[in-house]
Amino acid sequence: MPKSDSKRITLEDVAREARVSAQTVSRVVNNHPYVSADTRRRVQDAIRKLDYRPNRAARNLATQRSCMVGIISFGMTHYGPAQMVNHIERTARTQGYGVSLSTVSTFSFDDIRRAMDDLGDRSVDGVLFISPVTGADYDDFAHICGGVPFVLIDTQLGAQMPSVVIDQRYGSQLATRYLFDLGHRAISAISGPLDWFGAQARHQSWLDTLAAAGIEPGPALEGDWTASSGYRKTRDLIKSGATFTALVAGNDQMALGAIRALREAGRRVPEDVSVVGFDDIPEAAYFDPPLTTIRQDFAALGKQSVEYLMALIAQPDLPLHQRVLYPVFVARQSACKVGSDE
Amino acid sequence: MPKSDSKRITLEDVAREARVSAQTVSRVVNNHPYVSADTRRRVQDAIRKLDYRPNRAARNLATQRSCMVGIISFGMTHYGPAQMVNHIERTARTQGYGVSLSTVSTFSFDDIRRAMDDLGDRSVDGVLFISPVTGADYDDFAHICGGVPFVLIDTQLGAQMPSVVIDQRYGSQLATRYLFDLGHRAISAISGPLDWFGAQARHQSWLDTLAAAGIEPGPALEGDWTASSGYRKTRDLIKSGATFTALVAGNDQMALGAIRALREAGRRVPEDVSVVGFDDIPEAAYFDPPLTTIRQDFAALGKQSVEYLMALIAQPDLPLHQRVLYPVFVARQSACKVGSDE
DNA sequence: TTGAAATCTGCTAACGCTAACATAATAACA
DNA sequence: TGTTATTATGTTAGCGTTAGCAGATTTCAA
Repeated sequence: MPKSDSKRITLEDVAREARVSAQTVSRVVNNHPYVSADTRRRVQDAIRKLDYRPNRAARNLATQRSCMVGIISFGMTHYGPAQMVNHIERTARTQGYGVSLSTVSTFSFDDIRRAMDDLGDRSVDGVLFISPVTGADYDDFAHICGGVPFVLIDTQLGAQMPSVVIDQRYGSQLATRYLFDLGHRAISAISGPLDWFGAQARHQSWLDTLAAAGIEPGPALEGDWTASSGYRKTRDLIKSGATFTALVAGNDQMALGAIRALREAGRRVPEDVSVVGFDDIPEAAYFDPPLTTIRQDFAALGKQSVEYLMALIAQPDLPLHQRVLYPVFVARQSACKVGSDE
Repeated sequence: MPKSDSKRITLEDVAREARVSAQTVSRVVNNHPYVSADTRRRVQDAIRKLDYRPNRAARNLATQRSCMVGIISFGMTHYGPAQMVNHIERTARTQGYGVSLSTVSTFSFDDIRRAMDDLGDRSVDGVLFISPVTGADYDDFAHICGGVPFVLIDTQLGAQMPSVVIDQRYGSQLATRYLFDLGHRAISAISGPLDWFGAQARHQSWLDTLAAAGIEPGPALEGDWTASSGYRKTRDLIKSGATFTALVAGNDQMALGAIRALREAGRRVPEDVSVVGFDDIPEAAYFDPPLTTIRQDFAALGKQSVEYLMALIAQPDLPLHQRVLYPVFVARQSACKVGSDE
């Protein structure tokens, strides 16, 4: 079998085959009214017969739109971004939009600009940023997007940006207060990388919640979201002589690493140390012990950001705002009353 | 600040500003030789001044290429696909290619065809399938791709397809033989969904390896890759009265679920039951006990498939072949000698 | 019957870019 | 000094599609 048909079939070819004008074929392809049933059928037959497929580039050029949204994301090694990309793609698809992906590996604005250029300026109708950059405001984004509507995901709460965020402060409050209510007063933390807004917000809220409760925050260290870092940092914490009866991990993976480090140091979880994570990854319920955590609805985050972006594309003058989603507390067995020995 | 500049800047605008022809601007943009240093600088200044960005659609139309590769994948809820998409994007980017994503949720060929249509025929220069479909041969794929080169990832070993695969049979052999060598003779399995080639291959090889060793395979059940299914199926296995001293799980997540189910049934891991997983996800080393598993190099899989696809794009008549990668065995603590009680 | 509205189809001109050729200026060689 | 390469720029003609207008035909009401 030949692997390429050498000649691409165009509207013109179909038109000749169906004995109509190219314009009429275009009408059929685009479901315009004002095409007689008979003609429509003839054209459709010709399309099928010749295996015609419209040329996107030509259509994009003529219509000035691409029906593509771009995603600029921090890789997909992390659970959250991968989940979001997944749901964004699905949602966009149902709205007739395709998805073009570009990942960045640093937080530098230059890198993001490069990603945007790679995305092919003007080749996307809108852009979604899954990129918790620091030190950039609306105008910065607007400039690199060059007039293309954009929505930021999981960025600074309260920022004057078109964005969809999860209220991380609230989530962290939930976690910390839960531990407090269980009687814990020596609460340490392994945060995510603090140049991520999410990590930063969770950490700050942890500090604030403790302050509000009138207790000193325990020693805290910064991880990088991986189980490995959770393990290493917790070991460091223990080695440094820190005493704590509860630990808030920046995400579930780090919580897993932390639990292992605690075990190795002879501390039982949750009897000696209670551990709380963030995200509620599908595996969290099967950790040992099943992890108490703060669930983030990444699916909703992805879905809503696409919907918002679509609205912005359809109506660029829409007033910008921030949509806020709230995480929910999931109690399992990795945290218990301080001093419990059941 | 205005959010859109209403008028898009074209080559013509830049040409006027720099007092050269549009063609010369095009030459500068595309780094053609034969542009004097002086002119080049003048054009670049004009580009910067006007914040000109080339129109992809127009370029695609004129050059007949898009510098985009499509990925058709089974979502990214699973670790493997997400990893691959990640590395594919990175590799493609370094070669000057962008990535367009389309996911499918069923194995039906129609669904894949739809995904391909969504990808925008002719709007990608090549396609990567992360889609272990059953019952489709080269011609089927060639047809829906309509002359666009494609590479299949993680498909049937030995199939006459342009593809990059991991030798799952070998990996499964490694796992099973390891358990056998530890003295296990009652070995059960929780496989992945058997309509996935990978799962099927691992499962079949498990059967074959046991047969070769002259022992009966223990009872086996089919999961869906999730920890939850690993848990449920293992519980079913136990409830059904199956006795086994070792369990091969289709991936690490299911191994995690299995371990939890075993614990709840009062069986220790690995003293009573040894467990082996597949993939070596980053968390596996921090499971309790750290998981013995078969590492899949998804990064290499992604990278190689892109490289192969690029070669195919550059030279469509390249003889088709299958690249095979081999998994490696990673010994940790979830499996030990049968009857050990240390 | 007559005009007006509705329905159907075709023509022409973009959309913004690049390939290919044509031209002009400069350098290189015998 | 002419002949040929080399470098630098402009001109023309598409790439395959859709928008917008212009006819042509049919339907409907007065």
